[in-house]
Amino acid sequence: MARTNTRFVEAFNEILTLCEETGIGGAMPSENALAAQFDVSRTVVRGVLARLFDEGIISGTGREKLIQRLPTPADQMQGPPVLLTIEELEGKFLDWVLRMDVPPGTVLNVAQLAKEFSVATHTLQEFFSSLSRFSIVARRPRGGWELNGFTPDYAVELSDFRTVLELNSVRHLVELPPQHPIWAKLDKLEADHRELLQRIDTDYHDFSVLDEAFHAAINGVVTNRFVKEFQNIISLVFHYHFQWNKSDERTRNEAAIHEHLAYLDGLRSGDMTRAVDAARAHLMTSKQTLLNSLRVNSHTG
Amino acid sequence: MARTNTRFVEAFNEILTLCEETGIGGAMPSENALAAQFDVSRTVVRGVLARLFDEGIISGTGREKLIQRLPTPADQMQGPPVLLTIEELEGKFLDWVLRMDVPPGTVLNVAQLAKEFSVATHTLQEFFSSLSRFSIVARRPRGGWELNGFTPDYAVELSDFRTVLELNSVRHLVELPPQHPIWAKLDKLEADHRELLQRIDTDYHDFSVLDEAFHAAINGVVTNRFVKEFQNIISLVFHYHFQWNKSDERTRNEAAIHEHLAYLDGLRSGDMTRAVDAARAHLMTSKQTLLNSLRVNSHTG
DNA sequence: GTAATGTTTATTATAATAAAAGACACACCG
DNA sequence: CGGTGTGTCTTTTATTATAATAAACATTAC
Repeated sequence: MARTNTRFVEAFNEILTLCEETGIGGAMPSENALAAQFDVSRTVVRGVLARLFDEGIISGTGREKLIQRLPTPADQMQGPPVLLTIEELEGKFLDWVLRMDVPPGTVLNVAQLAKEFSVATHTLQEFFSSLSRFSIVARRPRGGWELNGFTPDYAVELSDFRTVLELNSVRHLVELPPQHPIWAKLDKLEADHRELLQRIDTDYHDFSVLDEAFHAAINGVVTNRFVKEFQNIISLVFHYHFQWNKSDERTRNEAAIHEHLAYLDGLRSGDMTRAVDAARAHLMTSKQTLLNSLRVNSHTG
Repeated sequence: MARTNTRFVEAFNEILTLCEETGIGGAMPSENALAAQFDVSRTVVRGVLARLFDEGIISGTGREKLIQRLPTPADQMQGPPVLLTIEELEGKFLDWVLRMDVPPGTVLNVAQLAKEFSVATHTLQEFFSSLSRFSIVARRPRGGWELNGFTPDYAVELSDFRTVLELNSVRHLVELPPQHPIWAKLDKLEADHRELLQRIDTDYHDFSVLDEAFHAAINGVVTNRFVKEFQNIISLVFHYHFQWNKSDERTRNEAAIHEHLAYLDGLRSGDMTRAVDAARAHLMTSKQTLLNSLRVNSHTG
């Protein structure tokens, strides 16, 4: 029970290596020096030293700690299995929902999912709590969680919200001065798009990465933490959905490239109305694609 | 240890009342009936019945459970102190931050705060995790939480984001047909504003409520869960800040009423440009007020 | 007097656990 | 025998107790 001793085990093994390098008869550095070197607290260092003494690897307690024998591989400690952190969980969870095609309304079993994802139940709880801000999951009346899931309603609202944010970015972008780095970035993106168009027959799958880079570039001109936070969740959802909607992928992607090129022309025209219209057109298509992808995977038909 | 038996205690006391109403010699309903009536599981009901039997209030076990004696006030059970739920925490936390003037960068002590707010530490953790999506708090490298707080940067970005969302609402609103209920709502709001203007000298404090209703009405025309979620956090932050910025309150509020009236005129003019400009003007003032309120309370001067 | 070690305290992350919900199977009664 | 009720057991959650860690403070050695 209580927290894992991963830090202790890692520090122990590292200090074991240090003992080996120093050699028999060598003196151990001070506790403070060790703590600083391995980025752990002195408490951990003292724990390691105590164990080294017990194992007969170092002698003396206090200031004079000399190495008595070289450590053997058997002295290495085996740590507990490393759990994922909450940050690493996001992709895994969305992937699970889409890959397993978990229907909206499903009750999420925290204990079981925690095992499946190899995280602490506690981590999963926190993660759900933060996801509940985006209505992807919801708390059930007396404990537990439920997947709200990606209903068509959800897709429409997410796309609409994305459109609001991206049109705002576009309005900012158009007014940027010619020396702003965004213009060079857009030129590079156009080249990449045209290049992919050349080899679209075989490499249409590469579009997904380009799409993300394209939208990230446009939205990158707005430096706002709320926009960025949402951008994260939006690109996550779109990314995973596209990964699972294989129908018409080639045609879809080729069409999207052409839309992106028109979008780029619009941005560079300096004409606000033209830019916004091109953006709106592309975002509308994206919304339709997301909706279609839901329909393909849907349970109700 | 383990979860509180609040539900058991409440069910017990309610069923005690039922015993009293039924009277000596009366028969208890079935376990299922009791569970349904008091909205608890059969497990709880069985626990209650067992205790009633132990106390000698009912006789027999199984199908025939008769009331033996009337319960006395001493039979009532005393439940554990009720903890707040995560939903009730939001306001309390923001209130604490602003009232105590907690500076950005403060390390938040989960154990201590949990006591202060009378919630489980676990609940506070989840709450922080969900707040971290809005960058109000951040996870520290090796456990623990830190208040990012309401720096001027934060205020600027929050206000800008609010502006993006509200201008989007305005663009929708202007295009709504005359029979849409929003127009009646706006008429009512105008009347309320004019009425408050009459008694502004004494009741300037009432503006805060009106302000929230005003913006809620405008943003209410967009039915989007993401917009709504953000609206919540935005109005929370603005609400608490205004509550603590007492300087010039009367003048500020009177000026804001006039801006609201101009905003209303803009909305009803049917002229998109005029409506958007009026909205933008008011939102800009709001942003300045929020920034000033930060400056007044700031530590650095 | 400085740098090291020894001691104590505070705080977090996790495992253990009581409460609650719910599933299953059998018993009773018309 | 069908339906209602109870006994038993399993599953799952919310909370607490606790080991691991960090960090502050006190003491000793050179």
